[in-house]
Amino acid sequence: MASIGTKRDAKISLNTVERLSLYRRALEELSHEKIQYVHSHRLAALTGVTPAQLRRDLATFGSFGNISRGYDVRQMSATISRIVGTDEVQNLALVGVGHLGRALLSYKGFEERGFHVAAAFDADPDKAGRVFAGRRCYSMDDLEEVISTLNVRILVLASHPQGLQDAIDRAAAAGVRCFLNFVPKITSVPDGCFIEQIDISAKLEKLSFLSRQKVDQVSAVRR
Amino acid sequence: MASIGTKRDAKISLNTVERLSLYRRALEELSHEKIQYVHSHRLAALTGVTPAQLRRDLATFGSFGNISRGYDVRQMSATISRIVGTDEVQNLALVGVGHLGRALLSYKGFEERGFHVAAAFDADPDKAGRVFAGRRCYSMDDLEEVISTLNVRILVLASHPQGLQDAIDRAAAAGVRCFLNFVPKITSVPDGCFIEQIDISAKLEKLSFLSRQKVDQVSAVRR
DNA sequence: GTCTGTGAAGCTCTTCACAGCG
DNA sequence: CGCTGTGAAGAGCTTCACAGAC
Repeated sequence: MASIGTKRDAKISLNTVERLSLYRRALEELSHEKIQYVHSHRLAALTGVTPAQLRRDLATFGSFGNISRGYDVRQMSATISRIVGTDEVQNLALVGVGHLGRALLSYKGFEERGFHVAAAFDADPDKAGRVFAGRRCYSMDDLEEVISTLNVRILVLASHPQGLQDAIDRAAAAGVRCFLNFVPKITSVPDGCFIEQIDISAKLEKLSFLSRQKVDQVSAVRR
Repeated sequence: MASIGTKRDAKISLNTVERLSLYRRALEELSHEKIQYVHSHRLAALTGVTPAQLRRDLATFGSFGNISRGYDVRQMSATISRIVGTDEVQNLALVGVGHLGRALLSYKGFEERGFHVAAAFDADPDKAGRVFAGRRCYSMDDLEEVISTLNVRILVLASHPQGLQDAIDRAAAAGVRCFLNFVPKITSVPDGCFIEQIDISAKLEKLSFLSRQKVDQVSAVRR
């Protein structure tokens, strides 16, 4: 019991990993309210999952709870950091310094969660060399070199669709394995790499669909 | 065969609905390339799903395909619009005209997909009355009235965490049932309402987790 | 032969329900 | 009593594999 890592033989569900982020957000809010311990019931209600699911998720990684006090808020938050690998700061780089890219450069949430936006790139020669929100914008020509020098682990994509796949391929060749893509364009990544899509229109379409359905015609409505 | 709507008794999986957006994005790219028909194999490869899954998803809504020519690209795209309800333009409103809010106001993808950002709100009195990216910014005091007047169906949340829940509750009372939330804050919506979260940090944490795992320790890696 | 649409099987995820602890 | 952690059951999702169409 009280193990820290994963159980040796268990596969980990990505659904579980996604919920860990949700739990941690709630834990941080509880921590700000100076709450030290929380039961599965309360944390589940805050995050919109069932208590059983919360306990099952945590059980994937061992025992977290103290039976009658519940879970230690700060300790569980720290454990989630270790599990997802954000207990040490990771360098990000951004491709595309348009409206969205600049908004991302101004976003303070990255640092709070252990991510540092270390560099930005843009294909527009007029932007290269300028500074946006305190970050130097590099030419795309410098992509490989800057990635290596700064040890960039994750590339955030917010450029025009043109050249997107090329940026991915070059970054992957330079050692980047993870991509966070805001650009609504079909892409592919090499084996061993991961790409997460943030597709605003897709989310809106999902909402549009949901708003037209009777509740009992839809399965798996979360939250 | 060739039915347009859903099969009367079938429940629809939200996973399927999310993939419909993916399929449509690929169909639009094929359409731009003047391709008229596509087989499940090719469309599946473009979107990173299995051909069986694609056919199963489509089968939820009836028959789409012509056996040896495959699927009619433009017709299938139009059918997906009807299914998700974006065949008619829907009005959105935005709460929060900070960096992210302004980036969203400049984003052209909404109109292409049948959404119109009809109004913006901000709690900052200095912003109320000003115009951002061609849209008038209203005071939060006008929330209910503007929502009713413009028949806003979906509210996009990009404000500060303070006042977020209040904005949701007031909008819901004024008839908004769908929310797209960019703000990293625990929220809740009344019964019958839906909220979709866009949590950039959660996506990064997922990538961070994935990059540290051996492939065989993770289940359900999509794409 | 190749294609779609689909019953059936296999797999994963969620929920139930309770043993064991405090 | 109420709590966590977990085996077992249930529900849902994906894949297989093939009938029927071309």
